Amino acid sequence: MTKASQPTINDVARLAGVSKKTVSRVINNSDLLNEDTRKRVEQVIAELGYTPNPQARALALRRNFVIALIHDNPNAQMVLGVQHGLLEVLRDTEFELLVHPVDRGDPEMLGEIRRFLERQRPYGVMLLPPISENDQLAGLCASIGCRYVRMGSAPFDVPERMVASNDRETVRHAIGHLIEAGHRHICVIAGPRGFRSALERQSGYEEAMKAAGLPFDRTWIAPGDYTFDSGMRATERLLDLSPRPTAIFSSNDEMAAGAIHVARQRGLEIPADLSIIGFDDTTIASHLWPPLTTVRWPIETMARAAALKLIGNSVGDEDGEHALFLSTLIRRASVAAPST
Amino acid sequence: MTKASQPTINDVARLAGVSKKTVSRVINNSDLLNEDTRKRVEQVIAELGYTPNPQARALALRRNFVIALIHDNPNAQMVLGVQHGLLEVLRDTEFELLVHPVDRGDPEMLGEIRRFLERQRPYGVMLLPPISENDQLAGLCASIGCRYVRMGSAPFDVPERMVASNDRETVRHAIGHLIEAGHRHICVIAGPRGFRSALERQSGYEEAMKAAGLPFDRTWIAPGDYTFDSGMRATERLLDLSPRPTAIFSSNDEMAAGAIHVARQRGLEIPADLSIIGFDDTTIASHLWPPLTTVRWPIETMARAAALKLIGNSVGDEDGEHALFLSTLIRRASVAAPST
DNA sequence: TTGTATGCGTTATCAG
DNA sequence: CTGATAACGCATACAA
Repeated sequence: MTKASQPTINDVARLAGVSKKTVSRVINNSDLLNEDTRKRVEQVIAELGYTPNPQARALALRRNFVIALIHDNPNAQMVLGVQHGLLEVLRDTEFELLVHPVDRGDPEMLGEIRRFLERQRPYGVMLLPPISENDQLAGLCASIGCRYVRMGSAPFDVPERMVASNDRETVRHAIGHLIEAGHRHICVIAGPRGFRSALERQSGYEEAMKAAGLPFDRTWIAPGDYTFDSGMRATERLLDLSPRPTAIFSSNDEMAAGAIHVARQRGLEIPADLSIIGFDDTTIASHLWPPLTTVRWPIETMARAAALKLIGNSVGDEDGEHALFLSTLIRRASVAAPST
Repeated sequence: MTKASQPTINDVARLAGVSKKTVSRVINNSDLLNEDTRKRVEQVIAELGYTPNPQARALALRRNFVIALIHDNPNAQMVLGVQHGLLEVLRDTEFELLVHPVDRGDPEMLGEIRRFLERQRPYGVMLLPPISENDQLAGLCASIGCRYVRMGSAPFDVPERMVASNDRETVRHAIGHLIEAGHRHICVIAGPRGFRSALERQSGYEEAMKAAGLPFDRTWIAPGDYTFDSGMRATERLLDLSPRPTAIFSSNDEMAAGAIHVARQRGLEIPADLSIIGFDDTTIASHLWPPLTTVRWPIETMARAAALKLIGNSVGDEDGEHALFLSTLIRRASVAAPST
């Protein structure tokens, strides 16, 4: 009579000659436990290859051992980077990763997410930008009693619920790089209105220009929406300026690719006639011609940090300090000194 | 005394004046049910906004209402496309999506997956290429009693467990396109050994060349591993051939990007001096300069079909026919007639 | 430090 | 057709 199914806590208890509760204590690392019995139980657990049934635990604890990833981010590489970072931490735990993309345009979105959270009762949820900037969503999680961590381009929640990069400062550096190369007429392709990342990156540009005493006006800031096409349109506008800018900072790589496209259509050489810097360091950046100088931010590292906060293994965050994750400028071939 | 938590099956039973089991029958669409009682129970369910607790169902049924996505695919866009396709179908159901990336290089992989499946007991699993080609993995799922669907470049399982594209035929068309444009010296950058997709695509090339009566030899087929760098290396080799090929078919876009890179480094104009066709139609294809002619295959459509097979809503598959998903050649600017 | 009784929300068994 | 009762596997209160 071989047992076809998985061993349960009862099997362990019986073989170890203890009660279920004692086994339960061992599993949950209760500190009021005789070392001997703990060893004995652990021995049996190892022999049996016993693993607690997550569904049963979820039922008893009214809490599912999953982390939910809620996002509306169109950048596949970012989303997958986050998934990998999260799973790297979750891999050695009892947690699994549930993905739940949402549609920001849907008026029912919050209600839909509420139902999702009430049904699944995830242990924690990870909020990706741009939806992570939605305070109503954060409030919803809080009201349901679901812990969450938000990811963003700047801190907009308390440290234990936030992993943030420092886009503004990073862009200041990037613009500084252009200025050092001799550029004075530097334009920017901005991100969509209402996106914190767009705001931060544009602010970084403005601060850098002001700090260097360089003049600029509204026409130097072309609106974009993070898409390739919008990057092309913005670049058309910028290259129609006279005098023509010698450098463009694009708020993401996708739009930078559009900028390169337009420049090439106009017969401009990059970087000889126009320097370009992007943001994100998606794969396209290195595959473009010329390879794009861009800003790389530590997606997976941030996701790992977020996972640790979610499952509560993080230490040292209690002091209320925001740990900003620093980005780096990846220098490739799309920047040179202005030719004139 | 308001109930803070969700209504349960007991609440429904009490208010409807029936037993739990009857409510359960309603939920599970049992056919042995009086229409009146069914209506009454459904009424109460609607009033209460009751939803069955998935954790409790999972425990009782020994089966979790989730679909697991197991993959080792490095292409973020593909993986996310599949996730979206899957979720489009799952959205209106009780199912959730669990993601479980694996590492093909890990000798413990199968054991790890087995533990995952035994713990989570997913309702079904979706296997992405290239790991989907692993028959041991499929066997493992089967032995555990977990239904699965494999995704691939050609059928290698029974229809109800397979969604397949038709890479070979698609590549034949692509090569035909080059031949029609006047190319005779067409080389190919192959995918990694042991990958079914690589084999299918290479076979498509060979078949097309033979069908057109065009000679080719081993040196025209350069090995690659689907990475940008390998695409560069392969192209170096191919462009060292004399006479030089006038066209290159790359087994994926990433390597095609590498090919464009190398061509450009050598001062070759595309498509004037060299025509290039890729495969996958990832975003990079349209963002490259020149925009890449490539093959687009219906990832999301295939994922939707897979989801339907997994949750058993599919009809008409019982006849044992493989429904192949057709890819289309996206004609952009990287192909022209040979200049000489 | 350990064990007993009970509950978590659902489904299955087997009577009525 | 319907309902009482027992699983499902684990955790918590309360004793011992």
